[in-house]
Amino acid sequence: MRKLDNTAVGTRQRILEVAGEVFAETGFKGATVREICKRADVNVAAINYYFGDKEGLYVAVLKYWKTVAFEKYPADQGVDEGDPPEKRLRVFIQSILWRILDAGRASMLPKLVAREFIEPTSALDIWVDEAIRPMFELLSGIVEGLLGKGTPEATVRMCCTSVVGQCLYFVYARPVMKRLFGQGSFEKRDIEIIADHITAFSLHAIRGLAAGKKTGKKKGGTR
Amino acid sequence: MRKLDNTAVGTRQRILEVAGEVFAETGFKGATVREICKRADVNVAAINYYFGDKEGLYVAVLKYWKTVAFEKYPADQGVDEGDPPEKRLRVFIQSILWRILDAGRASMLPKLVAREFIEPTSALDIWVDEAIRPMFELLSGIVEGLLGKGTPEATVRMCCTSVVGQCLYFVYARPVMKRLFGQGSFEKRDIEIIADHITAFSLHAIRGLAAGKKTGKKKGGTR
DNA sequence: AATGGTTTAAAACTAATGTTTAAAACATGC
DNA sequence: GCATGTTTTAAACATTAGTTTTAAACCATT
Repeated sequence: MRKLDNTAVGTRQRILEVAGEVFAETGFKGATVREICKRADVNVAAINYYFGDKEGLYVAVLKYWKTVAFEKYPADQGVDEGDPPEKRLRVFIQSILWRILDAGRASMLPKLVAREFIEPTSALDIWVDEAIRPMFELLSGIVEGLLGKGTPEATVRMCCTSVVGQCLYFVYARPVMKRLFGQGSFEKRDIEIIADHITAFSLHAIRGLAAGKKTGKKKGGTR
Repeated sequence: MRKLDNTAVGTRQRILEVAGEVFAETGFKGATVREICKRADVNVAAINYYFGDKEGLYVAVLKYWKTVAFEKYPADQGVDEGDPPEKRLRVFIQSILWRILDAGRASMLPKLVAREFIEPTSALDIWVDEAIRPMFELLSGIVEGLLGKGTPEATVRMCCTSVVGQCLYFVYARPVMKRLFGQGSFEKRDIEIIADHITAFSLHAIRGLAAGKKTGKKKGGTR
């Protein structure tokens, strides 16, 4: 069996690096400590030695990759309070898409989090508090800026879910898109096109809702 | 151990009924045949007897519940080709939300499919061909009717993903919403409000994009 | 170089899970 | 009512996976 340069990076971290991929590919139950250890080229006992048990490893993995991802893409990146909400929305959408579609070192993280969405563990609470809630409040501010001050909170919230929903669709729908359109991965250029679209789509929508409200219309469309 | 009325409904179907829930809750790997059999109140050997093996049961479960769901909510329900696209869009969105958020007998199906999105099996191919593609083509027609005939296919496709993304957000984001807003389930009335919002949001967006295109503007917002 | 704490290694252990077996129970047609 | 095919049952089997154990290897400190 091929021996990687084990001295270059510690055993503990090597496990964290590969465990993220394995958990993302096959889920917590599906992942085996033997597979993880084989890929990390360490002894099977290493996981219990460093993390107590498999579950301890799992939470360590999520913590580890969250740190990595947020160092690369800070939540407030490039956002200037003074910028007009239109630009801030564009930056917000762009940064979400980057995090989701970037095929870098942390490319398995969205999949890990998506699994948490479906089958939550204690890790989701942390993720919501430290990652999602701040993002949501940032977006709420932007959307409120577009809708106008006195807008009901429910309306703001709905618009936020509309924006985020459009973005997240590209995480879990990738296998579907591959089967539907033949496109399963996204280049840098693709991501910009998508960001442009979602921004334009959402801006028209939000402005339309704001205008409809001012003129006293109750609903934007049919019924 | 309590004995349900086993004669009322056949062993095979009783397994299909409960297996859907178990697979949805814990995934294919996480689900154990013993747990399924216990809930169905049948012998452990029944699964191998009727479905060959665990995997055979899994594909049978997806096929079974797909049939059930599509009998309850046909893809073309209430859609009239002659209706204006605004109304058709509203009906389309409503029907997707019903399927996703309905807490009826097939309420575990969205979760099952969401798991397929993350970790596809052969069942996803079938699901895409028989459920998603027809829906997508239906939606494409509606969106094209709103955008105008000569609209590039890429634009139509993007708008479709925007609409669907908003809807599907309510499937997998439910645990997040529970933690974020305290709301984890949706009543009939909630679903209508959501459908109203997504319809209004999307109509403003699509009309805005159509208008922007006519007047020669290239992008809807910033940059 | 000896010592003491830390890390790694191979093997064994235990519990669980999917599957098979073989017999019993049941149902059906003649 | 018996014979035949089908279904159900309990037990056993084989494999796998998480964990533990025990000893060896390693490494810094004195």
